[in-house]
Amino acid sequence: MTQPRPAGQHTVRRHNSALVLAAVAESPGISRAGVAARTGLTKATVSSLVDRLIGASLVHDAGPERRPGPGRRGTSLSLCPSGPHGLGVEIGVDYVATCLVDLTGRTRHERVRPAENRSRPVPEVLAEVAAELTAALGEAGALGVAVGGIGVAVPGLVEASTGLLRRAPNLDWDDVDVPAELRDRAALPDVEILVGNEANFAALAELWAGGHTGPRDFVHVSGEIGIGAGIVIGGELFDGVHGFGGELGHFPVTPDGPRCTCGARGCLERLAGQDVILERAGAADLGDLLDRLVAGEDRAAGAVREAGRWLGTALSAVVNLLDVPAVVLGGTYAHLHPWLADPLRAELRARVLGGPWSPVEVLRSDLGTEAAVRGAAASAVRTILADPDAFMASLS
Amino acid sequence: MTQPRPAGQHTVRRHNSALVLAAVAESPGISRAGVAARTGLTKATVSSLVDRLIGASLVHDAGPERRPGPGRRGTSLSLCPSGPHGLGVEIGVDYVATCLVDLTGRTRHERVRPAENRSRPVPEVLAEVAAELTAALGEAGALGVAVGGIGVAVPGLVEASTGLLRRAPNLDWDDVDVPAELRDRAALPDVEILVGNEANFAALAELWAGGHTGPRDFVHVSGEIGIGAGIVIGGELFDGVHGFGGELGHFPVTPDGPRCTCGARGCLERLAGQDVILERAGAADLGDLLDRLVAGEDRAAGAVREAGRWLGTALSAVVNLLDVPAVVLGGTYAHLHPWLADPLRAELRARVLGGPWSPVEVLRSDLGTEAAVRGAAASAVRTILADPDAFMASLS
DNA sequence: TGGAATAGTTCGGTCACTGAACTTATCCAT
DNA sequence: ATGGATAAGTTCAGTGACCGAACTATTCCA
Repeated sequence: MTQPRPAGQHTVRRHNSALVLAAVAESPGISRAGVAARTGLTKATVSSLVDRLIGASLVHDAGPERRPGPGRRGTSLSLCPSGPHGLGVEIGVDYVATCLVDLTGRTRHERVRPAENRSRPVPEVLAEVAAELTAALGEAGALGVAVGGIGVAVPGLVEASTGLLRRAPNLDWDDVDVPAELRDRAALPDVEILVGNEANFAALAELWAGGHTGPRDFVHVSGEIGIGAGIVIGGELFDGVHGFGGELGHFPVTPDGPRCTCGARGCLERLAGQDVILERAGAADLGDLLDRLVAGEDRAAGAVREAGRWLGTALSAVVNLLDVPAVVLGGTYAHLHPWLADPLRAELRARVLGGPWSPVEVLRSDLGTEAAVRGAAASAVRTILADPDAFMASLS
Repeated sequence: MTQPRPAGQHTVRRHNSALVLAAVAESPGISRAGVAARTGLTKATVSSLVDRLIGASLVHDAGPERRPGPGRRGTSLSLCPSGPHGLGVEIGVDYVATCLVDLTGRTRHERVRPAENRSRPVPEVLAEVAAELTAALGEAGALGVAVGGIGVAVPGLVEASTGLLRRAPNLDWDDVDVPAELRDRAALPDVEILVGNEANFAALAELWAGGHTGPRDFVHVSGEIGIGAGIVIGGELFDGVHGFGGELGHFPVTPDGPRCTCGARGCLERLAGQDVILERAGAADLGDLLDRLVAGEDRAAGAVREAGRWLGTALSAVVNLLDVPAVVLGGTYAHLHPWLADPLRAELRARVLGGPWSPVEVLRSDLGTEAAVRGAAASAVRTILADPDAFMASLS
């Protein structure tokens, strides 16, 4: 049970600072008066809070706004482009990616280095990841910006309470304390290090992509080596009690299906995973598969349709359970969307109980494979945006 | 998106009032000084807040506490037994139940009236429910207590945003605004009326039963006419975006199973529901089945084992998705627990990925069929406990 | 019987928000 | 050009809620 905390005036300021910052983030170019109207705070309070945020270089005052009509012009406020940046790292199975984003979520730097991380000694891989981190920190120095937080995406189960990477099947890692190991190997600034599942970070990247217009409740499914899912509800990641939530790859979709590496039978991964689709379609790789689909090859289309049905079966259960109104296809599935969406939708229509009152949308992600790193980096800055007072306190 | 609200001093008081009340609720007989130590607030603040809570008859001052050692004795604080009560109503398929609970959750009055509500005219049923409500209100009057909130449990999908009962399959009701209809037919006090799914309320009752010792994260599964599930995470009900969450009965557990009333195939309800178990076991009713199980009849044990395996398959997916550490069996399943738990556990062990680090517990609910009404009534008082300032404001 | 320990109250101080008055800046009609 | 209307932003006294320290009240025990 989380320790309940007493509230005081500082709590109020904390809350309102975040409120003001969120208003600025959601409508860049807004004036202090606009923020006051949006948040319900008085102009006096907003002025005071904005001044503090500007002092911490979280908000930027871009001079008078342009607006028709009478009256004095307000000053345009926006998130400070030179404010603290978020640094993301992804330890993939065959690559290490780093990425630097500013407060608005814009990518300032990105780098993907191929690396065969699978079943290599853990310290060796971590040393290389640390080197990438150091390089990215140098990049931040060259841009003249501070790093306010670090996010690390890993392909495995991360325990939320401890931050421990419990198990990464495709790396064959067990119980690695990633933040501690990285701190040992690189001179990292004294900022928070978030570790999380790669699929969850990808879902968050999807949430934050394209401003504030997208859905705030969805399941993001990405088919890469395994099948990863990230659940976003109310604009927040839902990852369960330990942080192990969102596992969809081993969803028991048919009891007498093929045996899976996890020991069980009929896991979704064995019926709708990328490898299986390619095999059924007789395609060499994803590019080949897409060519065959475009050419209208029956076998390819059939393979994708079948995967769509299995995926739909699993997702209908997810929707019935969580009552999420949208499914976003990412990774490999994003490419297959045109052929995958219809059978998926059909299955959802047939099985979702709440369907008649709120049909489930099947959307396609525009983000590529960089989704996870970007999500990791963006998570770091979102931590600051969500609680600017904590960040400001850490400055002194 | 919920409108963000500015915080002020009143917000602080609100938060701290709830904090203090929660401390009193969790350790009855605690003194003001104890509350201060527990919450981190100063004695001065606690005194002021407690006085207000006593004024609203939410807290009761039971005189000096008994304790060995030197020093002045504190005064025992506890939730006021004569404070506002919660009134619960359950519109079942073949009964209407009402129940009155005090702030501590203790049942003060309970009544179950058999009624054939299935496919009878909706207004007729509602009129009878309203009559039951009026009777329960009279009971509250006789006890000399006020009703501070009403909870209504229904066997169907309730839309959280509107409070509308969208669809109750076993009643064959569609789009009924239950609170409005009840207000039209009975003289209800001006208090909030919560409408919710019966399985969800049962899960909440389970959460609140037995003090504060039970798990705060679990899936509550009850097998009655259908299969209902309620998900509790972090001590709160998780019911999804629209409130349709927690539907487990139509979990697609095998693609080529028997056809279900919902139109799909292989729904859990058709493989592990009460009717199916009885039929497979060749038992006339639940009592008969239990007799056969106790007698060690193979056919009965086999039927329950099979249901356990199907249930385990579905629940393993739930656990992988939501990462909940416990499954609580309620309703019919509670009675079958001794025979059901082992196959269920085996299935979970085989399929839950996070299992090795946090094995899933399979528990048994001690509550009977009254779980849902009690949960509904308790929800009403919990609303008050969760935000006592709102309740106090409504008094004036 | 007085000292130590603990519970609860009183009261001045601090901090963050509010509301109203005020200053600054812009448009527009005269 | 000029004054009135309009709007943005600032200043400042006022309010409310918590904190801390001093104080009172009660109990045990040597």
